[in-house]
Amino acid sequence: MLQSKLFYKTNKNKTAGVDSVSHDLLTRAGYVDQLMSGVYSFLPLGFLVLKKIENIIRKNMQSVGGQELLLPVLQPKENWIKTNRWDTLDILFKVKSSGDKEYAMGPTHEEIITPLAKKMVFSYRDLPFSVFQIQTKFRDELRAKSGILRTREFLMKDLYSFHSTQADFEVYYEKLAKVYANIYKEFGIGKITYRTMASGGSFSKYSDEFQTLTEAGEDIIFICKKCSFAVNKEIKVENPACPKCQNADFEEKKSIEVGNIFPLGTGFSKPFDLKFTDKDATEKPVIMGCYGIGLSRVLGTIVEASHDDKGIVWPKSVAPFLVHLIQIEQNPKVAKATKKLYLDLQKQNIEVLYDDRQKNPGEKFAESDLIGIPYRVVVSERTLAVNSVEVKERSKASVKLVKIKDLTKLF
RNA sequence: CGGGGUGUUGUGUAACGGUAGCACGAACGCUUUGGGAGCGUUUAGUCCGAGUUCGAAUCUCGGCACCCCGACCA
Repeated sequence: MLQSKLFYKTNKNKTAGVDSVSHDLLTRAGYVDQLMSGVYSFLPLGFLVLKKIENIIRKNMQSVGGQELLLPVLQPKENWIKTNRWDTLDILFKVKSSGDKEYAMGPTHEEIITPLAKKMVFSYRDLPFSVFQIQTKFRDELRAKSGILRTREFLMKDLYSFHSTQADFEVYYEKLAKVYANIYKEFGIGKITYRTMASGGSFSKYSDEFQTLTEAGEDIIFICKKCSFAVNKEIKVENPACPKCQNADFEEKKSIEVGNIFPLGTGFSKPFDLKFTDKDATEKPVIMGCYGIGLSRVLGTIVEASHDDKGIVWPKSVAPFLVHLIQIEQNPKVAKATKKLYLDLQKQNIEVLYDDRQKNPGEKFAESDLIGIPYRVVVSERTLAVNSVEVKERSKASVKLVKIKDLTKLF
């Protein structure tokens, strides 16, 4: 990508009146644009990151048999009446058609996937299975906050699993928990993300949240100093001792929820009468689970966890580009060499943003730091004199000269 | 939803009730080219509506928007 053509603008002034780092940096670096409170546009840079996050999640969901599909955002009121959530779920967006018909804007999709499963599931032979989607969700939050960390419209992966027995469900649930841990590891936030015992809301007694430690978070979790088991504050209130090892010595941390998995039991299969005929010829309700990850929130969380005073420091796995190629001088020799390098890198499928603009070096470097691409490769007369380019990793302070022919071995 | 705060060119900010100014950005020209460079010219603003006043960005009332705290939170 030529930076001169990229649809973005950076801003060196701090964003006024916001106190979350990710909101400030993502806005100033040209990743997102706020349309209104709790609603954001993802600009090309931000969208590239979102796609990286999406692909990591997709790959991991497929690894546990999840089949991808796409369910409607616009949903019939009757389904929500059936589960008693039309009037009780305060975050539910309701819209009216030009007639008088009312719809829900999907905040989640149990009300859709369960009746859909009813058309596919008749026998124990049809179970188990799991399906997932990556889609924009709508939740009428009373108070949006912290940039893209808590919004009214956000991208979410939701997977639903269906089982004939509780035992089968439990095995799958644990498998998902492991896959979730792997996903956060791939995002580069594995070490600060804790599987956390939490309340199950309206579905179940307990659920498991995945909480990433950050000051920008709105949750408080307690981590057992003995066994590292983590519980949400709401659980701690009821159980002063660690549910796992009974130790009562905890570390209290602020965190943000980047995923949540729930045992649904028969909470949705019963209202929608989703049942199957078992081996013994009796009809039984299907056991369900659901598993969510907010992609846009993850994006913000990674920035919260990985930045410095100059800007964002993307982990390689989710960076919009791997290499930020910067041409210092405008003379034909340097321009030609840089352009050649740009094309060569692309040929080798290395994602590169090429700063081909006529700007001062200082401005280019400052902007590069703000955008946060993992490798900065600088080409100038000075480096070309020794057939080299200068390479600096965004996460490191040191720079090194690398022969042009050896460059791709670095990545 | 309860409470608090703030709305001034694209962005960040200043202006006692009395000429709306500064920096960045953008545009043009010249210079500059290893950390947001220099000089000159130009561009563009008081959230909306009422009221008080000789006079309102400034005071009052209403509305709208955004931010923060709390509550809520698949």
